[in-house]
Amino acid sequence: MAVTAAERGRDVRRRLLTAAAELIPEVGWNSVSTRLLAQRAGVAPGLVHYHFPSLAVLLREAAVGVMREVVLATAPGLATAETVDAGLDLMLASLDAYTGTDPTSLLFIETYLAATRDENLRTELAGLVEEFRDALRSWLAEHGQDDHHQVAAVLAAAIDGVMLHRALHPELTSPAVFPVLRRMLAPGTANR
Amino acid sequence: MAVTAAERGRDVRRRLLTAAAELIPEVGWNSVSTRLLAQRAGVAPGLVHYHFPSLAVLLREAAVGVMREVVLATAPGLATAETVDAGLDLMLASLDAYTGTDPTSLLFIETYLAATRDENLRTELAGLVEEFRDALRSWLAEHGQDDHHQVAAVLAAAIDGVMLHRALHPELTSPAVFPVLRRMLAPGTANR
DNA sequence: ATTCGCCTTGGGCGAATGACCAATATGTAG
DNA sequence: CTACATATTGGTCATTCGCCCAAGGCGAAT
Repeated sequence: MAVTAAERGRDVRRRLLTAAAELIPEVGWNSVSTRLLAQRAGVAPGLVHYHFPSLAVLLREAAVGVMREVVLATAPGLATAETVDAGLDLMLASLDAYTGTDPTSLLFIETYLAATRDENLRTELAGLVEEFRDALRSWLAEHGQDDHHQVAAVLAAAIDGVMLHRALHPELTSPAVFPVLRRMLAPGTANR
Repeated sequence: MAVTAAERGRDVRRRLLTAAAELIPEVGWNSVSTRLLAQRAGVAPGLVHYHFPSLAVLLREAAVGVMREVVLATAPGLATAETVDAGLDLMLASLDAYTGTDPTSLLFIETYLAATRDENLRTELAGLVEEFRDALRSWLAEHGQDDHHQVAAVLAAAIDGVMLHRALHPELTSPAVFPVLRRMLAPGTANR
C-alpha cells in the first residue's frame, strides 16, 4: 500500500476531469453540476471544491485538455503526408470519426459556445486554434501553397463548420467534402 | 380603445418572443428563465406559461424565427448577382456584420448547440440549413457550377465555421476569406 | 506514540429554477 | 344587466444549484 494521500488526491482530481469530459457532451456544459460530477467520478460532492477553485475552472481544464489531445493527434500525420491529397484525405478521414453527435463533436461545440461567455476559455481556445492552423500552414507550405496563411485559417474554419453541419445533415461526409475543399488548395502533384 | 383582449394577448406573445431573442445571446440559452423573460418583456411572470406550453417551445420559436429572417434576407441578393464573384462578395459582406460576438452570431451558435439536445429544434434547424443550401445551389447553377450540390453544402458549412472561428480570431474577415473560398467555385467570368 | 499535513466526508446555506394555480380584471355576447 | 371567455396577476411548490465548512481519516515524519 504505497499509495500516499497525495497520490490518491491526484487520482481523484484526474477522475473528476475525466467525468467532466464525459458529462459535458452528455448533459451540456451548463448542466454539469458539482453533485453530478462527483457521482460520476465516484467521490464525495465536497471534493470538487477542494481540488478546484470553482466549477468553471474544472470544466475549462477538462474541455481544453481533451481538445488539445484531439488536435495534437492529427498534426504528426499531416507533417508526414507525401502529397496534398494524402494530407487532406487524412484530415477528412479523421474528421469522419466525428459525426456531429458523438461525444467528441459535442464537446467541441459546447466548448466553442462556452468560450463566448468565458474570457479565459476564449483565450485558451484561440491558442488551440492557432496551434491547429500552424500545423496546417507548415503542411501547406511544404507542398508549395503560396497563401498558406489564409488557406490554413479558412480550412480550419471550414472543418469546424462541417462538423457543426454534420450534426444536422449526416450525409456531409468526406467523399462529399473532399473534391470541394481540394480546390481551395494548390494543384499539387495529382488530382484524385 | 378598440384594443381587444385578444389583440393585447397577441402583443404580449410577440413581446415575449422578442425578449427571448434578445436574452438568448445575452445570457445564454440555458440561463433564460421565465422570470428574466417576463421582466424584459415587461409582463408578469405567469404569462410565459399562459402563452406557451413550456419555456423550451418559446425559445425554439424565437430563435428559429430570427434565424429564418437572417437567412431569407440573404437569398434574394444572391439570386440577382450578376457574377459568381459578385455573389460571393455579397455573402461575405453580409457575413462581416456578424463578428462572432454580436447578438446575431451568438444566437446562431446558441441555437446550433441547443439543437443537439432538442430533437424538434434539430429538425427545424436542418430545414433552415436546407433552405440556405437551396439558395446557394440555384445561384451556383446559374453560373455554370457543375457540382453545385456538394459545393453549396460545403460553402454553407464553411460560412458557419468562419462565423464560429471569428469569435476567437476577429481578423478572419471577408478580404482574407474571399480568395480562398473563391477557388472552391467555378471559374466564372473574372478573377477579382 | 504523537504530531503534522493532506485528503475526505456529508450536511447546510441562501438563491434561483420551471411549472402551476386560485383569484382578478377586462372586454364580448346574449 | 347578466353570463362568459380570455388575459393577467402575484404568489407557492418542490427541486436544484454553487459554494462552504466543521469534523474525521490516515499515512509520513519525528
